[in-house]
Amino acid sequence: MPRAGLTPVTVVREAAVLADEVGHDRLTLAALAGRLGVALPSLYKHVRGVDALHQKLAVLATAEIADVLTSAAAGRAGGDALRAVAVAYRGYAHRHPGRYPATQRAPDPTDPEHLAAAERAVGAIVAILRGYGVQGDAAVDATRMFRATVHGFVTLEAAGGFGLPRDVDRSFDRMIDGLDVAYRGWGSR
Amino acid sequence: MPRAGLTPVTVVREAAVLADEVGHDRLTLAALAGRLGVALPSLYKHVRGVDALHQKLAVLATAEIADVLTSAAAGRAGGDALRAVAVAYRGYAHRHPGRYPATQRAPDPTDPEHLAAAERAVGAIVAILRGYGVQGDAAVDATRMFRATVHGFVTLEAAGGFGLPRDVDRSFDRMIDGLDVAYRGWGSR
DNA sequence: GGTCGAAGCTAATAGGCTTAGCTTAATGGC
DNA sequence: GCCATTAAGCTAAGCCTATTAGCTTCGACC
Repeated sequence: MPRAGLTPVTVVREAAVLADEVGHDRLTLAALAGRLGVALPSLYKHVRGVDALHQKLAVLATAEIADVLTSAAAGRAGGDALRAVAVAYRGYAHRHPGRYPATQRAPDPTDPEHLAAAERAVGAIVAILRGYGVQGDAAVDATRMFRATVHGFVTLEAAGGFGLPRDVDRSFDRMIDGLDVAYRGWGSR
Repeated sequence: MPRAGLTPVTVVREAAVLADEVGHDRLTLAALAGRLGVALPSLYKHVRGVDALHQKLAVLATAEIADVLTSAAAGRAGGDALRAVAVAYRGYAHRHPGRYPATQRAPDPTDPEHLAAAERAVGAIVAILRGYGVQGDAAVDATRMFRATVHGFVTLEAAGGFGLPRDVDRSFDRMIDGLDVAYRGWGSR
C-alpha cells in the first residue's frame, strides 16, 4: 500500500476545501481523514489536534483575505477604495463560507505568520482611512467600525438573518455609502 | 426518590444560565442534566434534542433582547435613542455572552412566538429610524446597517478581535457617532 | 543493501447525542 | 382513601467524534 504523502500543508489545504463545502462547524477530523484517504489517527502525524487544525486554517484564511483586500485597494483611493475593499471582503466571505469564520479567530500571539497576516489585512483598511484624513487613535476607531460593519453584515447574511425580500446587494451598497459619509465627517466631531 | 419537577420552561431557563457561564458552544445536554440533577436522557422528556434546545434558547434570548431594546428606546428620539439602544444592545451581549449568540439564529418560520420576538426587536430599530425620516425600503437598508454594525462590533469584541490597547468603549462611542452621521445624511443621496 | 525516522495503521478510552424500553411517582376519579 | 393512568425519570446500548498508545512498514539516505 503506497502512502498518501500528506504534509501539514496539504492537510490544512484540504481542510479549507472541506470547510467551504460542509461549513466551518462541520469540519471534522473524521471527514477530513476520509477525504484524504487515511485513517483518522494518522492526521495526528501532521496536526496536533482539532484545535490546532482550526488555528492553522485561521492563518491560511487570514493570509488569503489579506491578499484579497490588498489587491482590491491597489490603485484606488477614497470612496472608490472603500467600496472596492468592502466588496472584495464580502466576496471572499461568499466564495469561502467555511474559511471566512476562521479569519475571525484572534491571532495567536506566538505565531508570527498569523500576526503578520492579520496586520496585513488591517493595513489595507488603515490605508483607505488615510485617504479620508483619518489617522492615529481615530484610525483605530474607524478601522474597528469598518470591520464591525462589514463583518456584521456578512455574518448576518450567512446566518439567514435578513428575512425580508428587499435586495441584499442593494442594502450592502447603501451601507457602504453610509460608511463613506461617516468617514468624511470623522474629523469634524 | 422525589422527582426533579422539570418542565420545558425550567429546562430552557437553566440552559440559558449555563450558556452564559460556559459559553454558547459549550452548552451541552450532559452539563445541563448534571446541573438539573437528572440523568441525561431524561431531558428528552422536555426537549426534542440538542438542536431543539438551541432553538428554544433562541426564542428566549430574542424575546429578552427585544424587551431590552424596546425599553431603551422608550421616551427617547433621534441620536439620543440611537445611542441608548445601541448601548443597551451591547450591554445585553456583555451580560449574557452565552444567550447573545442565540439571538442571531434565524427565526423559525413555524414558530409564531419566535417571529413575534424578532419582529419586536427589529421594531425598536425601525422606530428610531423614523426619527431620522428614514422609511420604507430605505428603512430596511438602514436597519440592516444598524444590526450589522452593532452585531459586528460585539462579536468581534467577544472574539478578542480588538487587539490594540485603544479603549474599546470609546471606539464604540465613535462608531455610534458615525452611524448617527450616516443616518442624518441617509435621505440626501 | 541495511538502517532509521516518520507515515501510516489498529485498538482502546473518553465524552457527546440519541433511541428503546422499563420503573415508579404523582395525580385525578371513584 | 384506593386504584388507574400518565408522564417523569432511569438504565442500557449504539453511534459519532477526538485523542492516546503502541505497532508496522515505507522509503530515503549512507
